[in-house]
Amino acid sequence: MRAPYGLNIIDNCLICPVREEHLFCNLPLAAVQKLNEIKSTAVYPKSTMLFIEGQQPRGVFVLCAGKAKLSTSSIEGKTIITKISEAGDVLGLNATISNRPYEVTAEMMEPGQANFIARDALLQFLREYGEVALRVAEQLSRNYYTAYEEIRTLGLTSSPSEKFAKLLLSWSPDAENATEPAHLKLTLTHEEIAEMIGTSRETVSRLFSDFKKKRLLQLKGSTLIIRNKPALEKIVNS
Amino acid sequence: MRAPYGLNIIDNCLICPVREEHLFCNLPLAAVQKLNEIKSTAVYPKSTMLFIEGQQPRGVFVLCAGKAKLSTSSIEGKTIITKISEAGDVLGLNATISNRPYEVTAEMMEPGQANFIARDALLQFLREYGEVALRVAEQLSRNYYTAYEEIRTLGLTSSPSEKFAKLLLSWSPDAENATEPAHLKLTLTHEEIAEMIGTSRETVSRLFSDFKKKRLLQLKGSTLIIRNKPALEKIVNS
DNA sequence: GCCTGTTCGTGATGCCAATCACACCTCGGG
DNA sequence: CCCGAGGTGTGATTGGCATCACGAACAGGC
Repeated sequence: MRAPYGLNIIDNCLICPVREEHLFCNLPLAAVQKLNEIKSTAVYPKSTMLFIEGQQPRGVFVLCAGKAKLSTSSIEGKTIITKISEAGDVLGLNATISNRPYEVTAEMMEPGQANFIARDALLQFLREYGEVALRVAEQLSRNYYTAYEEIRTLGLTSSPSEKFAKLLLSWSPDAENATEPAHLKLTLTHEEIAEMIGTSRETVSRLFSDFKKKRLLQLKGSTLIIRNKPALEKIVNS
Repeated sequence: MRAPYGLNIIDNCLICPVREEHLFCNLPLAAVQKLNEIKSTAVYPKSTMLFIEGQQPRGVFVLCAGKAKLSTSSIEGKTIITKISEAGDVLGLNATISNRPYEVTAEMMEPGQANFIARDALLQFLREYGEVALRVAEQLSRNYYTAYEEIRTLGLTSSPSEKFAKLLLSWSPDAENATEPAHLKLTLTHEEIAEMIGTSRETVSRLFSDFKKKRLLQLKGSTLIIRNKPALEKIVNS
């Protein structure tokens, strides 16, 4: 870290020139300044609920550091995780824009930091800066696409192994050039993976064994190695 | 029908003062005029595909008359119907705004009429009329909510009977005052219902028999009578 | 009227994954 | 050091639903 030029993480937070897909990046200077006025930054410990499914929307959270899981639950306690959000993601946008209850629960998976922008201030800001409103529309549209992908996974994918393969592929960097298998840190428990693909914990355990046996993947401590991407792709389109 | 004051259906189409939840209603006069310039109206026979999943977005369709079903399919041919659109709905908005392929196929279920607005013209129009862009954002947000509801249904609802009950309730008018059971026309085949709740046609057949036996519903020709809404709600939250 | 194609009802069969149960492992704290 | 809690592996059992396989009912066309 050690942010240069005396910028600390907080100051640096909304401004992320690298990734223009993020909502509040590459905005006109005036807009950025206004944003900095209306935002408030806070640090959240692990397991903090930024907001809970069903609550009236208070505003949006722009995640600066740390990961958060978005989930929704039925009354009987069954839970599905719909997304793992990372730095740069905007949480609660849909609810805030449409003034409907938060549709998910957002829970920090590790300690992190986020900017909060209250609903009223955000709407006022959007009215003031029309081009940002269009950006918001695009972001909502992207969210919609992600949701639709989820629908396809849940509705069209029959077997757990198919969904599991799909998940693994979504984790795997899509670089085609890499000849050697992809390595990545596995931070989720089997339980959480089960909630992502809508199956039981035990089945996830069995899937891991199964895929290991079939040489599709390998586990070294918490490092997951995807050994045979083409085979996984074959399973997905079975 | 017989539109009064010489208005035919086509002229009347974009302007629907009654239902302000529709995207292009209650707009400033100038915007409406502009809309009328850039739209083009056409009549479509039954089974017309307005657009197909995966196509590059050409623009949006504003449905004026007739119903359309939105569906998405896997390569192996399994299909889920995500929505039955009716007059007033805007189809293809997400794809058009974000310039990604249509995420669904839109097929007319009966003969109907729709206004088409090409992508370029729409974007230009939105840039010109900022308040409409905000309306678009709200609409996208609503779409997102619907998608999320679908995710909850697919991911959290275990049994077909639960999903079936949920579907029936979504059809039933939510008026609480009505003491006598709700009547409604059933225009879908069992196959289509199966594709809406992600099960097999046979299971839907069995569900109908089952629910009839349990006095939850009744069928008279193509008229569906929902006899016991509270019981259905109980099944949903089983 | 008949004939063809779609839609619907219902039995028999088999399989896959949820569930229960329990042992084991790993890590961090007192 | 041990202990407890959360996480993991894996067997046995079971039920629910997909699938196959029909035949019946119902359209719509000429």
